[in-house]
Amino acid sequence: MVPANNQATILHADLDAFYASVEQRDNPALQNMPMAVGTGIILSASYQARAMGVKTTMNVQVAKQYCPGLVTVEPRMEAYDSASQEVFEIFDDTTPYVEALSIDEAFLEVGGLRKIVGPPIEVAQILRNRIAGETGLPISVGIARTKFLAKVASGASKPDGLLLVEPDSELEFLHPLPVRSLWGVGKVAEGKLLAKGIATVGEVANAGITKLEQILGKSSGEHLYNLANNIDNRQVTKTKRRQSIGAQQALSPKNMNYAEIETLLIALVDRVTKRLRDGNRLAKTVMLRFRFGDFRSDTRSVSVADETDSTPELLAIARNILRNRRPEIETSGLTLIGFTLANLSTGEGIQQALDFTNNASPKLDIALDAVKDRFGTNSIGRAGLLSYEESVHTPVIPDTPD
DNA sequence: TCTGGGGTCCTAGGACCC
DNA sequence: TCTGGGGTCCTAGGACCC
Repeated sequence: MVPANNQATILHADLDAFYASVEQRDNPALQNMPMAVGTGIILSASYQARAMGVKTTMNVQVAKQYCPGLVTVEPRMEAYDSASQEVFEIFDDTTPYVEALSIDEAFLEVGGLRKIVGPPIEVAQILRNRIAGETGLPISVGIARTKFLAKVASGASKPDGLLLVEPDSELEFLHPLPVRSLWGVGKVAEGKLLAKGIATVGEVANAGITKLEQILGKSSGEHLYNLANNIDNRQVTKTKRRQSIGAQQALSPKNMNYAEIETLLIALVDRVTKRLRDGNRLAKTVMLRFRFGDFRSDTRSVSVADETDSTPELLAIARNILRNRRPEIETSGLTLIGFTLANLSTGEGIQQALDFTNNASPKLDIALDAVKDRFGTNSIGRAGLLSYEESVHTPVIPDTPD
């Protein structure tokens, strides 16, 4: 199965407890103590908090029952973005072959560095030292012949670890793992597999492709069959450009009226379209996500003929979508609203000269801050609330043409 | 555990075109 | 005119990942 001269040259580098580590780095008072990022639920918990049983997505109240001294802080997305950039600069400085998986993890192909720097294990150790020294953040690295094994290895080495899976011990490492460690197996697929008596990766490997396709469908079945049988020929490829960008906001006061929700939508649109233009991109599709009072959730999307980065144009579409859901919102209430731009294309050279954001944002921010007091910071976070008259019917925010 | 804020990929039906 | 096959785009929903 393993070609004799094929070597472990893929690194999977994954920052440990990323958001929590950035907070601990930036605030000495938080160091070496159980703390977590998140006000409603836990987004990221320090290892001190994890030791007490605190887990990601756990409700904060529940987390404090496990860990009475737990300190929680509000997320600072900008800080995490900039910390991520620092780390990726070091990745890029290590090898030209960097493939980002998320804000805090990437694959690095380092096979070509053997003669210049050393074998992969040495490259990984240098990388870990540099990241610790230059950014102050702990990172774990897995090394293997395939992407999947490298990723599992970094997970197994956490926290602040380094683990090499030798090519001749791959199956020993892989087959005892629970099915959940397979990429693409979440709660639903896990349930289906367990129902058929398949609990480990080794059992998946032995199940045969036909049976797996029956249980999970053609695409997932084949994918899992290959991973479980250690067939993973995917190369490290340079990161693709982002396919969509968006923002969403959970709504605590469920009695928020329609005008307040529309104001919140405007703030989301403003934020996302600014990111769109900063990235020199154009969008073709506007998507809104709704979660109603009964936790039913769905999406609605609309595409335009000509892609655009214009806030007024994208805002008008978003407001029309929202308007169509008004009756449901008013009967069921809304607990979450999301705004996403998809089908992105490159906007270089066609970027529109728009001063909407520059003109509107300061005013919008001031107004939003003012009404935060009315509902409390925690109710809806930074965006706050603004009355319909204050925001929508003033010249700074263009109205929807009817 | 009654619930965050980002994303990706896959499937499937319908519209529309040739 | 009620009838094929193929391709692409759009929309909606679902599962999954960190």
